[in-house]
Amino acid sequence: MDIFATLMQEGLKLSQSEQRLADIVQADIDFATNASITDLAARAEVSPPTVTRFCRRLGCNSFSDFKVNLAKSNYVGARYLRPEARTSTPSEVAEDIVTKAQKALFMMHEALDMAAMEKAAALLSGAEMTYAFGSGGNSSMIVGELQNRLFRLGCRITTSTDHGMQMMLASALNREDLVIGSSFSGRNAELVTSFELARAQGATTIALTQSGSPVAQAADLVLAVDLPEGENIFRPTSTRYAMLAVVDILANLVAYADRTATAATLRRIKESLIRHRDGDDSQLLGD
Amino acid sequence: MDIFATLMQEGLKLSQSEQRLADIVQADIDFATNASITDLAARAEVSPPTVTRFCRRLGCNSFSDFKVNLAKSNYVGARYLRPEARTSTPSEVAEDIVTKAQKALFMMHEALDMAAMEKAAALLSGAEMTYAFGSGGNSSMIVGELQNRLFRLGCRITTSTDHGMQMMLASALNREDLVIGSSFSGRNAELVTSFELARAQGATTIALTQSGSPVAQAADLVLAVDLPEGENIFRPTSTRYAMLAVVDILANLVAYADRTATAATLRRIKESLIRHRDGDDSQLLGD
DNA sequence: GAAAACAAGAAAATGATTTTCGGAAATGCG
DNA sequence: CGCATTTCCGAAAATCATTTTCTTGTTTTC
Repeated sequence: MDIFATLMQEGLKLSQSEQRLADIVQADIDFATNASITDLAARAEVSPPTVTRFCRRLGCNSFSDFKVNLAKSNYVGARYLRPEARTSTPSEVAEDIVTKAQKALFMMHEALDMAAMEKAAALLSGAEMTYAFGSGGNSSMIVGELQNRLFRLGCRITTSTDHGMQMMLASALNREDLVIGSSFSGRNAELVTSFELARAQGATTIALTQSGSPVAQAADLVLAVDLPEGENIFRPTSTRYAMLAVVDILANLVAYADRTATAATLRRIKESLIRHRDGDDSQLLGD
Repeated sequence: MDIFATLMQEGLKLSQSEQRLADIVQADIDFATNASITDLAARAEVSPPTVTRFCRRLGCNSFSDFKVNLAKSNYVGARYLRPEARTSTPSEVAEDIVTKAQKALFMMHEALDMAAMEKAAALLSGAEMTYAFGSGGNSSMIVGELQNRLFRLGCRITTSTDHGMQMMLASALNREDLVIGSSFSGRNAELVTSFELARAQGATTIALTQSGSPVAQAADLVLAVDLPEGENIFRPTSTRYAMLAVVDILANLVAYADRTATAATLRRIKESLIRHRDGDDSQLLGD
């Protein structure tokens, strides 16, 4: 349970005093995690019992339970979640980019369907061969990253960013193959065609896209990333961070799906790292 | 302060009872973060005062301070170091990835040298031709993104991920050309060679890398991304987010550097977006 | 072998947290 | 509008966790 996320939820029924507490906690999480119940009560000008009741309302058993959950809670991006400032000076530009990236990550994480992710990881680790399809600069980056993460885990995987090639590949699949397609907008018509061809061959299809979109509807399994578009015409920019994180999570889940293979992989990575640290840099592990 | 990391440190001087406590905490962090001092003391078969002393030794003021720090501590990632430990749950994996990405963005932003960024943006918008060099999965992703962002802004830019090709390209540069090279580790020896060749031709070189590293030292201008390596053997994973954000910021600064060109570009992008929204999806803008 | 330093528990003291309870305010209902 | 019900919230008391102090036993050091 992420207390900070709970606090930011709309429609949380709180009384006046509790709302005051919520505001104070959100404004200064460091204070809230370290303060005693009396300190916190004093700052909100309420009584300690009210603080206890507030914690209970948020689903915690006690005040200390609340503090632990708050400390665990993912608030690194807290100050980035609020306003979308107008950007003019260079440092405002930097802040804006970072803000939007943090927001994208946060919102993706909130809405992520872990059951679907686990299913996808199982499919990936069980597939004979995986084909990652995506076009345009952003989705091709994502499929590239899919390959970059998954080949290390022993997955047989190739990518294609070319619609024509995607269709040819899809037509040649068999039942044990897997197609994972990325589309930021969900309206990549050729990807839909490729999915249809793949399914006709009995292969399984996973879509990394907006839920409800044509691409999503054409796939067997959907990993939905629905981020509000906002007014920013550069929208895909920040969505990339969320997509990238989905890829990373997926890769980690695949790693865990097969323990024995993973242990070996981890050892190999560790060895590579040591070798790399020792100064032989001609082949960098993660450059 | 990361309590879990502190606990795993070698050479931490602990008495017998304290070591027993340390073992119990490491073995079951969830228990330790939620238990009361008496529960923890009982499980370790020591007295509560011993627990308090243990917390003090680890640098905490009190037991509750210890619990908060333990909860904050990033122990999901620490488990990768001990593959024999019980595996994390899928949602812990997701949380860890997102947290690390946000942390990487945060730290990059804190340390970002805006003067260097502005200088780089000026160089990029003034260059006749830009060559983006990087190798290995991660840096090639970054140079790909550089191209993806910058070509839209009217920059003439190409990328190369091939060391041999990079050297040939570098040898053929002239004074108005620009090389921007990415290396996560900063120890890509071939990139250093390419930089030297480029500078011999009178071209300007920008390094997107760790400060103080060989690659950084070989460049005219350094965009430093120094993230602590920490305990994570998968380190490059989260650094990618920071690098990506640097690319985005750079691209935005380039866009601002030449307002008139930017205005035109923005209008064109907007038009594409509208066309795209109207349903003609064959050429997606940002997919 | 004696003094010093350290380790660790018992008991007491402290103080933080929760429960109980009652009054005040808000809301629902005839 | 008036009465009943619910909700809100603080004061005080009760409880409980935590820390401090003190003591004893053990180890280390000279």
